[in-house]
Amino acid sequence: MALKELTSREEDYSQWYNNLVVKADLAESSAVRGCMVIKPYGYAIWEKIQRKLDDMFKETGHQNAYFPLFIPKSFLSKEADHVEGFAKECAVVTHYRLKTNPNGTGVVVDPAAKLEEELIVRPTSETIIWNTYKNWINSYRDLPILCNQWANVVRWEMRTRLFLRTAEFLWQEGHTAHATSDEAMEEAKRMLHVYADFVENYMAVPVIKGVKSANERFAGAVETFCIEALMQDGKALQAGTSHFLGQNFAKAFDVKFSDKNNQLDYVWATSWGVSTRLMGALIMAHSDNNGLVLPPNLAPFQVVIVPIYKGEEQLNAINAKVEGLICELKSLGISVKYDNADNKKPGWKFSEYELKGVPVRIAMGQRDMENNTVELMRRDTLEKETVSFDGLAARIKSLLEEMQQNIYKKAFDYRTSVTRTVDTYDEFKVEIEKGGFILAHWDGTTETEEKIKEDTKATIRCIPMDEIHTADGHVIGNEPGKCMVTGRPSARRVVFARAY
RNA sequence: CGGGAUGUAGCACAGUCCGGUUAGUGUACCUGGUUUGGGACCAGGGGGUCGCGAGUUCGAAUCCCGCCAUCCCGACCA
Repeated sequence: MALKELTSREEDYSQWYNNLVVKADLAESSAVRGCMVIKPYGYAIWEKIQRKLDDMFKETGHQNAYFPLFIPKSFLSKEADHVEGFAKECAVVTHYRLKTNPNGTGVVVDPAAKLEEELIVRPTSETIIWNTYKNWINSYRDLPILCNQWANVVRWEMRTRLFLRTAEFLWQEGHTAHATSDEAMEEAKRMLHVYADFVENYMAVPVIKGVKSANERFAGAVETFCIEALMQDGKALQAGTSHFLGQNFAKAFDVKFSDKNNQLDYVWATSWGVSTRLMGALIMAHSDNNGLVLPPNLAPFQVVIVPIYKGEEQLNAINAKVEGLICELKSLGISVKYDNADNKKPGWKFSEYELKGVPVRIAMGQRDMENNTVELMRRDTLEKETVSFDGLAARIKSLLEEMQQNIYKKAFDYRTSVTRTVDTYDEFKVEIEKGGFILAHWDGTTETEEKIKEDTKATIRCIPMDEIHTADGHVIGNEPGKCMVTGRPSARRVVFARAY
């Protein structure tokens, strides 16, 4: 199979990934440059992500709302850093009408229908939301505002890749307004922890929580927090961000409130988001040469049952026996697909569901009918065993839980095995070629960071908040040292990697 | 926008250098039969503006010129 052939050559990892996305029926390139079509199976995974995250947002007191797709151009220019950060990748609406081409072929833009002010297709919604919040906020009694929006955004990237960087992508963006700096900062950190909790416990992808360097900070933010994941090819992926915006947007949009002492002050803000990029992280963190490996918590269906039979009589017998099992699994909250379609052979189905990452497969044939057994296969290890039909549902339930842990552990162990400390710049240049996370001292300046990026293509993924385990068994915390490039003092080691 | 490559059936490709029968292979699809515990087999069948346009030639998938698109590597980024 092509997947196997492609991975044997390391440099083709990106092609392997693309191939996997297409073959597993998740997504494909669309006719529109840089955009993608998310196919039903891929979207089912996204819905799983959406639902769980949405629940977590509700639990932390947030509500959903919706704001316009189009942003007047003038809004974008109100926050200086923000406009600079996004100006280069905006799609712009200039006209509102077409007319038939005078020469009779097709349609052309009607020059008479030019908009007085161009509209920007949102690359993110801070500006239009803060323009709206201005009308919602007068007093400290109106605060906090804790809104989330599920939406699509457009960023006209020069190079695109399915799920990881598409011109249009789906995401959620939370936008909150607070009366105090502390409260806003606490919110930004709280949502970072929600993201980390979700990505680690549902997607089974370990992440490093941290703070972005000034250079990597979101355009318009005072502080950007992030979660960084590591893919199987050793490259890092920013999986989510949460920003403390200070009063930048309140000042840009003139959003003031009266506090308890009747003093006017600007509102404090946060914003935070994760996108369909999470799908890319999921695929690249766990997949193997047989295809996708989905953690049970995110699989559109967790169990597939494949009957093996000769003739209608045998099929009917299996149908009857499987029926009870399906009910039992469903009552335990396990989603199951029974594929008794007779237009594909069992071998074909086995490969197909492996490619799609279905966690558990049950095969049931004449042999099993006679012995009251089934063949049980787990996707993460590809191990098969023949087990008794009795007590099967309970067995599967605990197997799914074990698999969820095992998939996480595998990713965590891999990450640890390629995480190490480096103390000299020469050593760094050698080590960065091997991929993985490198913990090194940095003097905190943008100049040094830029030099490292220039020399090695490595970026500071984050200044970590927690302790990190390295391959040699050490635990790295916030011990001070000397910058590997300049020798100047460094407060603690930061995380370097090449990134997507 | 710079560097490299590729456009031939739904998909993956050969053929192009060196122009010459009716453009081929695998896979997918349709029909019939045999099969069914790891992507079945046999027989038959359908499907092509050879990316687009212009040129050279008796003759172009093949040579020349122009354009377009896609992918990879940079710059940009969730």
